[in-house]
Amino acid sequence: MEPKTKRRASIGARRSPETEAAVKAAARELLAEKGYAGFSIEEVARRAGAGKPTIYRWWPSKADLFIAIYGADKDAAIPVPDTGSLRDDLLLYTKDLWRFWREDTAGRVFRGLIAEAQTSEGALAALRFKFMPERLASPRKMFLRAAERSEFPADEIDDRLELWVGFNWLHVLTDRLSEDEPSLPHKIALLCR
Amino acid sequence: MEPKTKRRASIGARRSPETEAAVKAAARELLAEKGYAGFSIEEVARRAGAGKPTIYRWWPSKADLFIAIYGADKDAAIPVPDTGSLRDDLLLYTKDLWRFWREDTAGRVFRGLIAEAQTSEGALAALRFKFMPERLASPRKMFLRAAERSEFPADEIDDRLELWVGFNWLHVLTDRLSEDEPSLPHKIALLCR
DNA sequence: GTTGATCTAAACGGACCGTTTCGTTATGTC
DNA sequence: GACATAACGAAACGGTCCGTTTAGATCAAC
Repeated sequence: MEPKTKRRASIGARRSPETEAAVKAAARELLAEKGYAGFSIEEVARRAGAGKPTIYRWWPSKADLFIAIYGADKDAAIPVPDTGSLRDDLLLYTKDLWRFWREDTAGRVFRGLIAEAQTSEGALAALRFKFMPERLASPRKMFLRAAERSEFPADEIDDRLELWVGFNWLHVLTDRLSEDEPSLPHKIALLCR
Repeated sequence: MEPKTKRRASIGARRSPETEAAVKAAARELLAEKGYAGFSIEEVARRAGAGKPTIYRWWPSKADLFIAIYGADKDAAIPVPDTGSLRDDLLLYTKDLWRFWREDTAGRVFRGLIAEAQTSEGALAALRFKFMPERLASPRKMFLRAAERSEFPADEIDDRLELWVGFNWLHVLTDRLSEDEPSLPHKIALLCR
């Protein structure tokens, strides 16, 4: 089950990139295999062949580790379309997002982060003030452009964005991310009135 | 800290209402005090002066206990308005709902249930197929009546309802339920176009 | 009376938590 | 070249909670 890398000794008074990579990889793998339920720092350490203190040194909370492995992949994996219509942009982007959540470990990471935020103040703060603003920057562009095209008033940008976000959260948290969710186009259309 | 009821012996071959009440009360109390983070079956049993096996007998999972203590209070606490306008109905209902989530233990219970659903298949199923349909019956009436008044086509009822639900989830999960959330009327209005 | 389901208490093995201690290893500085 | 510094993994700490099992006591129904 575990490739059990040979021991990585310290490389001196600096952080070991190998260890960092091994921990992130083990965390991803573990999440992919067992989901958030079977996720523990203990097990991550075992698989990574790392010491728990090492993990706690660099990722003081589970939320930090989650955020780290969610990574910048999302922006890379999901292009922000610009078709000239918010409706079409949103449909494309949302389908890509759902695919990303389905196929990558990302969906599980994200669900875990939200769950964690319900039990930990620190995780909630990280979610609200770090993770969300960063991750919403991309999709926000679509709404911004639509407002510039006068599809709706500029002061509605963030309200519409949040409605779209809530809609996505609802689906990911209830594990309804199927490819051909029939209501998707309708709901998207509603957000573009 | 614990009133420590005197031991409740078995009352024979039927479920003890006293025990049931004591467990629910202890669970509410514990959630109110410590939130979902500090919630454990162990502690509930301690406070209720009940045996853990008794709790596991009647509430096989945490989710079951959550659902039981969320109870029918919501329908009692939150009237479904009928002003003749979806916009006004939704605004009133949403404000009441947020107040309910803020003031009662309910908000914490709900957040706990959603978090639990991310780690447990059973909890997710309970949330999707039992809790949500039951709890959404009331607010759905507002959308239904609006469609009957031809405020929008009848086939949009559930899509609009879900957008509203997602919006509420987003706020409760990020702990943004303040009385005077300025964006609330705007977002509600958007849902009524 | 007997049967049977319920109750609490107590203890079980197991999993994690987050921390501390320890000996090792390499870096950067003097 | 010597040395403080900092990161590394292993092991163990005390603690909490899980879900289950065993046991003895209670009471209702038959």
